[in-house]
Amino acid sequence: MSPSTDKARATRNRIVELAASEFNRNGYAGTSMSDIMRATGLQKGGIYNHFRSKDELAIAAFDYAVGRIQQHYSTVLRGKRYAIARLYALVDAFYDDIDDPPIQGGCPLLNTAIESDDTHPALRDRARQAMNAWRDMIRKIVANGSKRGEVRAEIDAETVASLWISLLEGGLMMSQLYGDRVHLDRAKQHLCAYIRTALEVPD
Amino acid sequence: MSPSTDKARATRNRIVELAASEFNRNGYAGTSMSDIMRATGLQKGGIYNHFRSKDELAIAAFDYAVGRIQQHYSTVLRGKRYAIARLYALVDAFYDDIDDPPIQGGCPLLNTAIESDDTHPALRDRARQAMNAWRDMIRKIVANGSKRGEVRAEIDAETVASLWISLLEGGLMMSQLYGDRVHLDRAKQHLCAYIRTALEVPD
DNA sequence: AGCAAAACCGACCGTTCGGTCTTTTTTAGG
DNA sequence: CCTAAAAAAGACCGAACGGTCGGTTTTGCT
Repeated sequence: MSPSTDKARATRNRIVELAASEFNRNGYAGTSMSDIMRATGLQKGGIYNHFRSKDELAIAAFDYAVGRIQQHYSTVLRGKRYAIARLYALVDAFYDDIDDPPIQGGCPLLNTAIESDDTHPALRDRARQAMNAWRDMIRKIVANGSKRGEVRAEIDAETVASLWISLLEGGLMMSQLYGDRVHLDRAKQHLCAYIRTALEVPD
Repeated sequence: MSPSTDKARATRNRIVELAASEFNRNGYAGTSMSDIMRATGLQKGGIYNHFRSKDELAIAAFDYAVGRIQQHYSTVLRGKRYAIARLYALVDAFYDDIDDPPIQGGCPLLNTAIESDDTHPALRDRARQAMNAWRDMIRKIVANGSKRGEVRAEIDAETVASLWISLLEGGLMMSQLYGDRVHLDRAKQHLCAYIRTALEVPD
């Protein structure tokens, strides 16, 4: 299903971007092809020329959303070498995404993890992969920091990654439910205190 | 839509229970009335005799699920008077629900919060109410503990409630995504350590 | 300019959706 | 046992679903 012309590629990308937004807002089951037709301004044929099925489009849209996020985080980390600084940058970036999200409708990983875990194996596997990448990112920062003496040696990087993601995603869920960033803010403050008191080596 | 006979009431309850399970597994948009017909063994007329619409059934099912959970927690707390003991009991209860959940498909609050926040105002409002009740529960335990000198005076009960729910729901999401309780276990251990080192008054 | 290929349109398909309504069955009370 | 009311059945409805396909427009290349 790879497009031939540049214009076609642009159209395909546009479909994926807009579909990602629709799927992220309304969920996979909650988004119809008609919704995507309306969002893109294309007719059925225009969309199905680029994708074999709603499923294929949904997966492409999820991959796009994850790519955007990963790119966003890699930008945030650029130039920051010290583990503690990198961790602070990550938690700040996640918090700031409430106002200016890479993709609307909340975190695609959270949304997809919740919706797909019992219903859509293909999407669930993608969500697992994306979550693995996120965990690895944190794990490596902590592990490297530990190796370089910036993070306490007894800290388990895997555990930090688990807690990190759990707390932020949970806080985001609460903040989205209430339309009030205070919950995510508390998660952020707790994480910052955790970095300061549990991870960072005392001077 | 209140039933007239005892048998009708039993049938209605059966529909609500089974529908709650379906909705919790597949989401609101992902569950069709046909799914509920199959689950209950009833035909259209048998279901629509008790509920005016899919929406009304979904709300009844959510209320039922929330009721089950609240009842479960109130049982867990029965007899425990000291704030710290109550908190430990709550975190244990949440963790144990992975193996033996009050309702299948994960936490209805989490699932409903994620799916409904952009799409279904009525369900979202119910989710907010239920979340308020849960927050109140933790907040009151901490506040009372603070008043009685069992919890440090400088602790903000609201913040504890936020962190508590964020961490546990986030950990549950991770554990469900991977089918591995280790993530929720880490959340639990962190919460326990938090209770011990930050909440409990040192002796 | 002309032409083939690709992009896009939109009518159409069978199916399933949520929901209605008439009919049949079951139930409870006298 | 009879009857009236409630419960359940299931045929039926229009709309929307995901998806197909022949026709039309646009594109890139020579």
